[in-house]
Amino acid sequence: MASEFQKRVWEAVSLIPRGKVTTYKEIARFLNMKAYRAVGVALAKNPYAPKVPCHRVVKSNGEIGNYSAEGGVQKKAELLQKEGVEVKEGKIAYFEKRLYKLKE
DNA sequence: AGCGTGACGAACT
DNA sequence: TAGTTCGCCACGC
Repeated sequence: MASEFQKRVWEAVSLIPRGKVTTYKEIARFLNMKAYRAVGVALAKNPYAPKVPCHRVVKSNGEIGNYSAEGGVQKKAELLQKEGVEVKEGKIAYFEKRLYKLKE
């Protein structure tokens, strides 16, 4: 059974529109926490891999980060590009432009 | 109750 | 500018 914290993380991720991305820190901030590390762990244990657009969650420096679902980071980059997000060398092109700011 | 881990972040060198 | 170190919170053992 997933904890409430995990659920909230997945819910926040589900709010990310197609063609946009967000960061682990933004999610943590959205939840009013600084547990960006825990957010990563939450997604890592995410049983709803294809159900939640976890591939839209990237690092604050613009790098894609990681992906535990099938295909790993390679698949993640592919999915992002398919949604219109340019991925160059494992990093998001025009990262700030693609960044989706979560709002309370 | 304590220790180590992890899809991270910011500071420091 | 790039590489390294420390800090961070939730979770499992």
